[in-house]
Amino acid sequence: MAAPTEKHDVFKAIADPTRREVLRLLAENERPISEIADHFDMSRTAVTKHLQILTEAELISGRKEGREKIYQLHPEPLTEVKQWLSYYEKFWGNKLAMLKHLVEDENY
Amino acid sequence: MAAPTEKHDVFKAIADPTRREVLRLLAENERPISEIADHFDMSRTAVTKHLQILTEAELISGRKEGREKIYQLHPEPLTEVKQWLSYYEKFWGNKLAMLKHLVEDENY
DNA sequence: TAAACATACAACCAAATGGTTACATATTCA
DNA sequence: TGAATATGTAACCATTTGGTTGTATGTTTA
Repeated sequence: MAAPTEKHDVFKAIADPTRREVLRLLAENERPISEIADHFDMSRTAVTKHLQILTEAELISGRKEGREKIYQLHPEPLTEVKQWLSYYEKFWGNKLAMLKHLVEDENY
Repeated sequence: MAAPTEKHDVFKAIADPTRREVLRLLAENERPISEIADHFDMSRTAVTKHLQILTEAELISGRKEGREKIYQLHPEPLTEVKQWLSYYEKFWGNKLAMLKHLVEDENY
């Protein structure tokens, strides 16, 4: 079988600048939706949709607390991006990465 | 003034799996369009559009050679992604990154 | 309990995305 | 030169994306 087709992959999730800004905000602090929305020049509904996409990519999660919904960061899925990037590091003169590839990659 | 709004930023460019696969192919070798297109189950025209987007992100460039157009990889713009990612490395237990942030980041 | 607050959700919309087919043009080769 | 090859490009299409407004629901708080 093929890979278990992720509903929203992390590459798509981080493609949008608004969503990257949300991640930055949540890296500082967990926050309720309204506080996140205050940082943007768009409706709370629009922000909520971005939060859903980030949630599907498992980059954030929200818990209900009273009438608020508090979102927090889960940076782990970003390792997928990091791994993908590491393949290209050998091309741009990062000596540590080159060494890593020298050791690990037969074809290098 | 704001930043000089890039026509196609690198995050959008790498968001699509087809385009990531193109980058991988060109990491192995420079190739003409038709050879790239052969790797995909879609029309040459569709592949050409992906090549345009990657070109606008300056991740690849093409030169005309006879009747062929040869594309090659330019991985440099990926450093922008790498830099963006590095901010989150302090969260996932990479000791080198943590050290880096300890040294560089006052608020850490 | 009534008002204010925080969120949820449905319905709608314009533009972007990712693909197609058809046809035109430039280059090479027999 | 004529056919085959490689690419360019226009026109079109369905779906996704990123946003909106309006209304409903649950939770504090005065």
